[in-house]
Amino acid sequence: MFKPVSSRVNFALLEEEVLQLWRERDIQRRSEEEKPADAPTFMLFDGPPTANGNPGIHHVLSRVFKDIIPRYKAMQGYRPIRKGGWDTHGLPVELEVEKELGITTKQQVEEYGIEAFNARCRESVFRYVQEWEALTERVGYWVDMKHPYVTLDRDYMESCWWIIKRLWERDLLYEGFRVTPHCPRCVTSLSSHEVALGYQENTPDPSAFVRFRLSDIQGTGSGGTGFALAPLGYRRGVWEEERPCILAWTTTPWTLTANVALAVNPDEEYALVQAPLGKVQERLIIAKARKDAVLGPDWAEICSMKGSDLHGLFYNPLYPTALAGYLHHVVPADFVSMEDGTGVVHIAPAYGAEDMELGRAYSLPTLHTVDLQGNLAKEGLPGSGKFVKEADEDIMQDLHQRGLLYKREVIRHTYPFCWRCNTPLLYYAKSSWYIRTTNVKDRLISGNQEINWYPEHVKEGRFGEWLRGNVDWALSRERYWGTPMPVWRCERDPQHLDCVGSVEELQGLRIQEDNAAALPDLHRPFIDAVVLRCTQCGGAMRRIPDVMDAWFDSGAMPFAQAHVMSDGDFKELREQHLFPADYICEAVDQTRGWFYTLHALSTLIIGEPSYRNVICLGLILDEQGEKMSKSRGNVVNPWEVIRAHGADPLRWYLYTATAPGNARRFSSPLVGETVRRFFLTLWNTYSFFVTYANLDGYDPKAAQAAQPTSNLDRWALSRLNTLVTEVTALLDEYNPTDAGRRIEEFTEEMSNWYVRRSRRRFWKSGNDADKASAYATLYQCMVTVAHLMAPFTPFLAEAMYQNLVRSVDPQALDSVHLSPWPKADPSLVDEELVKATALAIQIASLGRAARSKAKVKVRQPLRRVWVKPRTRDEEALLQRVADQVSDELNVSELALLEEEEQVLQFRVRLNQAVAGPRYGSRTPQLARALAQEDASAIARRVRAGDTVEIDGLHLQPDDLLVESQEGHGFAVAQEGGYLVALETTLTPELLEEGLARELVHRVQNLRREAGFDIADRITLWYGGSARVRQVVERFADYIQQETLAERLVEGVPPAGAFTEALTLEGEEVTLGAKRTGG
RNA sequence: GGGCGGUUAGCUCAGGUGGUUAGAGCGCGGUCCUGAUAAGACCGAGGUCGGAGGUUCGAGUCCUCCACCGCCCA
Repeated sequence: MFKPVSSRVNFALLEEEVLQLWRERDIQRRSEEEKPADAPTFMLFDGPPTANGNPGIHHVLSRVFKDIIPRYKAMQGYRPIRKGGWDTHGLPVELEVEKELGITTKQQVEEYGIEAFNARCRESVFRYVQEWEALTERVGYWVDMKHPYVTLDRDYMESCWWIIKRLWERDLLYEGFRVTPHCPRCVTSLSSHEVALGYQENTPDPSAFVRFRLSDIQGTGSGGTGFALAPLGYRRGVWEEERPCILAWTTTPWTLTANVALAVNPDEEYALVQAPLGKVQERLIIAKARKDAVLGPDWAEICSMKGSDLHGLFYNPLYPTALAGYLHHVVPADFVSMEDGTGVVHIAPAYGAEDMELGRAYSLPTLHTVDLQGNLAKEGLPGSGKFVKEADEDIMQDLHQRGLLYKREVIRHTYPFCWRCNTPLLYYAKSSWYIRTTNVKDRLISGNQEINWYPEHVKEGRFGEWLRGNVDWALSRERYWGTPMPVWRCERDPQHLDCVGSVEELQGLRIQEDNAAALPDLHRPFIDAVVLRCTQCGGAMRRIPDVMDAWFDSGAMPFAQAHVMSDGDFKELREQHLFPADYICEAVDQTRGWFYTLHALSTLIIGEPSYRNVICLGLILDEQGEKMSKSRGNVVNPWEVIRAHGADPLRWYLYTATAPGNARRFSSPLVGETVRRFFLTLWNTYSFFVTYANLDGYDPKAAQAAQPTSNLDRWALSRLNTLVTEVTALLDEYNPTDAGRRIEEFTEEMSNWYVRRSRRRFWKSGNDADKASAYATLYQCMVTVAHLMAPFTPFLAEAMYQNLVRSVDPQALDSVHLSPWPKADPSLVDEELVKATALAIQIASLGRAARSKAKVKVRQPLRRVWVKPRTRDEEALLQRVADQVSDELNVSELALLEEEEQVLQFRVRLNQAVAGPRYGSRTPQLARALAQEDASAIARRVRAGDTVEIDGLHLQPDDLLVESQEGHGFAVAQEGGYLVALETTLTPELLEEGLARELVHRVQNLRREAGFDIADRITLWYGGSARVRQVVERFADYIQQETLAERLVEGVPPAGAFTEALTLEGEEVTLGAKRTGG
């Protein structure tokens, strides 16, 4: 006996029971461990979230997509390894704590105390860990959360150090300058997020056009070509004409003090022009596209050249620099725009991100003239000692006096200000530590070729583009809560640096007077107190104060989660198949985050990718298509969805609603729709099976050998085995979406064709081979679908498995999740039958439409249905399933229609609009002649596209309008080349049969209203006209069988019987029913 | 400003390599069916396939440009 299954179900409650079962039987652990010793592993790398906030629906999205693949692989015999992790460091954590403390600056953090501050950070990152764990369990994500990797763990951080040391040894770590938005009042860099908070539109700034005179001596040094030298007038090593000036533009005059180069766009046209300067003429170089806007109307072009021709020209700096031997020159840069300015951009690498990048590309020096407080620090400059925005004026005055300022204006543009103190931000180059990822750029790109991306476009698109544009990874952060940079600098000589790769190494280098023994915590400020002995000069070394980018932590996860501290450790990891990952899955915003750091670090360290397959998810949007965010208040709480509909429906919706990579609009009612459309359909099929199987005492173990007897069963098994093949192939391709949709289609067909058509086979009394076959078929379908769904809907699949399999076979495996994945049996696949059944479904649908049109209800039997399929092949197919169609349509016979004229009447009219102009005055005569012709014959010719000869004229098909209508006594429906016609003539015999069916229907309603169980036997009383009585007697066997009436009694029902009086086709009828034996 | 993705019915989504009249589910109106089904069947209303050009005998599909939305980066 199966446990009875009500058609009413609460999935959320069902799931709680399954969770309990899993806990009791320890299924999750066993799904990993109960594998043969030689089982291949399936390694998931789980990208770590931060638990300092409540998990949202988007976290559920990635968690269920992470879950499904390892579950599937586990059923295929792999040993899944899935270790959870927590990301615990980083600026967002610090900002959260700053907010709690009501502070905003680094200075305040240090006043508060780094130790206390970091303690608060540490506390905050686990604040919601219980919520995360609870939700993870509740949505059925099987991951090891009992032994997670945590980026703040000492061992984890030590592995990060080990990685840094490896990079250090191979000269892949270096100190350089990085331009960051800097607030001179707070004396700190701002993150891009903070910068975004403080943009102000319409900010006035000076707009200065400055002359840079070309140097006296030119050459082809600096890698430049100087193609333009001769046209400019420099020939045979001397200027034969007046030296031209390059006209450059800036909105930050103070940065001119740090100028080291001028940039032109190599692909744009530039011109040497002659323009008036007082009473004389001067020669200027400017982009052609900017001449009119800058110079006004009064100029003459001397010659023109490409920007690339200017590359390498030397010019005189505006102010003397300490850069010995350096020659200021022109460099090409694609970013130079023709939208504003002169098409020549002055370059100060210290004070512009693009400048810095260009400087790196062309080995330009970084010149600092401004201190961190924003004051012009270098002596001897105009405005020295003043704040740069005030120094601007002094500099422009100075340039004006020296004849170097061409003109000045005021520009209004959008400029960033500090969101805390409203000070204008300066772009400022600071010392920063870099990882030389550009050294392995080619390998990053080729390694990417070895990774399977879903969706595929990410590989060459977003991710590929990012790799091709690779720049060195700026690793250090001037912050507090993070893995400290393990680099120490000598106090005697700042060139003396040392990098530490482990705690052991660290302890060995500590100087004696630094007597703090153990280091339980590697975080700041404790690590800052550690002083090392310089191996080069014996001096004291102090750690550089920076911490690492938290992305480094997460990217180090393949190594750090196993505390890899040596090549041997890593080799072991690989031998245990814990590296690389078979699968990772995150949302698309991680392409330049975790996807990259994971890829970059493993490529740097071992020269190979660390993951093989990636599903890159799209973002979840709200109902309005807007991004979900706390500030918008449109975040959907996953618990509410789960409570309302269940975790499996939520999972199923997320898998099947749209392809994983697409952005998706989400709302709870959509999950409810999934429940109704799919879950209840499946559940009721299951419930139907269990109900009748229990009534009949069906025992799947005893009935194993049953062979499918009917086409219906063979069809179902064919579809089932095809389904197994398809779902397997799709999951192998990391495509749960289409796999799920196939299961939906199958379920729909099972419910609305197989079960509907088979109802009577289960319902009929007695047990015969056909019934056994039906049970065996439906049972197999249910059990197999439960297995196929296990990775998708682990709870529902488990509930079905426990009841369908475990309850009748105590020897069966404890859980569907410990079971092997189904294998398809190709010998059961019958493509022809599947096509035939699809045809039957189509024809039945048309037949129902015809009945509906004729207003003849399905209960009323009809004599015959005529069917015209599209091809001869389909006629043959239709023969195989004719009985199903006729039964479904409640007709005695299905016949093939040869000619449509049999069931349709054609009328042919002259198309006056076309024929009129064509035949002129002969038209009326033509119309009369047409009426005399055989309409069917003409219609046939017209529909075949042939001409028709009437009255001596050859009419074109478009001269004629063909109309058809149903022939008398037929109801016709047509679609897609199919035609179905029902004979609607009702004979007395058919009417009587219809009446009998109607009576059965009424009795069934009576039974239901009386609350009888579906298996209850009854005595049935009836009364009415002579015709009613006659029908009952004639169809007594049929009525008794259908209504489970053991006796039919004419007359008034006794007291206690359930009765109903009704009028059927104008005849009074009374019915009464009573349970027998009760 | 650059890169990537998206835009198909009121809503959520399908629409290999161009090919007859662009589909499904939900929702809406109507009719019917029902002793598995909180379901189902049938009919109907609802589409400038984001816009404009182009290639082609033929474009939702290919190309170009534009608009809007989202993400990432400046």
